[in-house]
Amino acid sequence: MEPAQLDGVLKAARRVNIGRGEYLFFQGDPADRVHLLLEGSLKLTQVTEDGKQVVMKYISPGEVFPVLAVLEGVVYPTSAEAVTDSRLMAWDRKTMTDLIAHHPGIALQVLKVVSRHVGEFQDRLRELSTERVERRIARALLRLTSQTGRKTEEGILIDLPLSRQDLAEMTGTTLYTVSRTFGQWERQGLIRASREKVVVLDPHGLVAIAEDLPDSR
Amino acid sequence: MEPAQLDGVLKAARRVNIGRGEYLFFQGDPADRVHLLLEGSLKLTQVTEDGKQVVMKYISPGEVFPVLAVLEGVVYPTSAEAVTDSRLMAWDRKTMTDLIAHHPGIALQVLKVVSRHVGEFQDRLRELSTERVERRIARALLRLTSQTGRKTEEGILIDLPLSRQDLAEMTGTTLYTVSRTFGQWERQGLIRASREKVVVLDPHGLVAIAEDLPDSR
DNA sequence: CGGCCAGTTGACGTCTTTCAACTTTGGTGG
DNA sequence: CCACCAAAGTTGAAAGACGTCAACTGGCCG
Repeated sequence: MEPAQLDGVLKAARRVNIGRGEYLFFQGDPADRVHLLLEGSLKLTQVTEDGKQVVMKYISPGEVFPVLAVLEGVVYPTSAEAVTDSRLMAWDRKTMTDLIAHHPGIALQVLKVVSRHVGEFQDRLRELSTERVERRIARALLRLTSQTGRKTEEGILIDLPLSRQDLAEMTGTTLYTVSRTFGQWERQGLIRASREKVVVLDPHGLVAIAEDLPDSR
Repeated sequence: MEPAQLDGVLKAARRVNIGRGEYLFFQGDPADRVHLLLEGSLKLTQVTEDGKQVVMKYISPGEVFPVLAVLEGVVYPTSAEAVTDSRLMAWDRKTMTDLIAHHPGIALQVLKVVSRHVGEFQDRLRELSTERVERRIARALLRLTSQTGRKTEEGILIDLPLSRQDLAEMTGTTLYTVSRTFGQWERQGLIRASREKVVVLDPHGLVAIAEDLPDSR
């Protein structure tokens, strides 16, 4: 895409800032905007009829979501909550569909993004179907370290406020089980966890749990 | 799209027939073809490292899959097995990308298909995270009846060879639990099950289980 | 008619959830 | 700056859902 066009695209965007704990949109709202996260982090969640929450995805800077909002007549399938103060750009649906109509390359890019999501969902579906809780938690942590991990002298800090409850909602378990698992891992020196904060001390050890390697435990 | 163009698209397709139990492609193969199922039914499965199988999706006539094969350099994330004799059309990747490049409308259609998949996966993820086995099996059966159900004088026949094992791989449980659940439901007159065959006698009763309605049980 | 594959069922174990009581942490306002 | 409060986290005990294993049954196809 030429610079002039790109410029137009950027001009068509609206800037949005939201603070921690605020919602960008709610599950069930008409899906009329696509967003690009510039800075911060968001959590996409679904609520079941009986009130249980499920975390579908964490969004990191650079990600575009939710792609399905380019389609007419759909509603957001999840709510989007800022877990840290965030800056975003937003395009409305018409702008996006026009863009796709004029630039077939964009369509393929969008498809690429969506395909990656499908792949992630399939992975998680397989995990939930076949794996024990401990291993699912290990995988979730590893995913978070690669997405939002920040290296510190002590280990890899997951750079988000992350409660036991959050982890539980990501892995299909309860905050109690996450707490117990963390306790065990701390005793083994794999992680250091405190209030809404997790530092991974031994990523390899977590991988061993996630993959059930024959070693070291 | 004009008839002449449509004709061209159809001509570009290859016809494929495969018999029950045969595989159209395997997990890990380079993903270079997109298919449209004309007749029959397919099962998309993933195998975990330790050999457990997970059913990702059943394909019914009219469905296009797997859409991600329009992207370059990817592999099929699942294997595709014919559960009944099937007829298909197949396009190779280049043909599809050319099509998308010339007809932006197609891109949106494709996106629509993928979005529906994402929605389904999210639903299943939520179910696996929050619901008990019995309810998941009920939901899976209901999905199958609406997809491949055939009305008979007795009830709604799921028009596929469907073993307890298949259901277990769809719902993240074991064939034993499915067998026990079926036994209970048969005693309640909700279904009639025999070897690889299921007839739903009382869909409403299954919905009551799936949604946990306060009534009737 | 024999073997094979799908299905059934009981016994048992264990992973997880649930509930309740309690402790810790961090932010806020006096 | 400190005390207090709400939210987050911990932990024990008990129950329950489900998986695992093994033995057995029954229908079908060759």
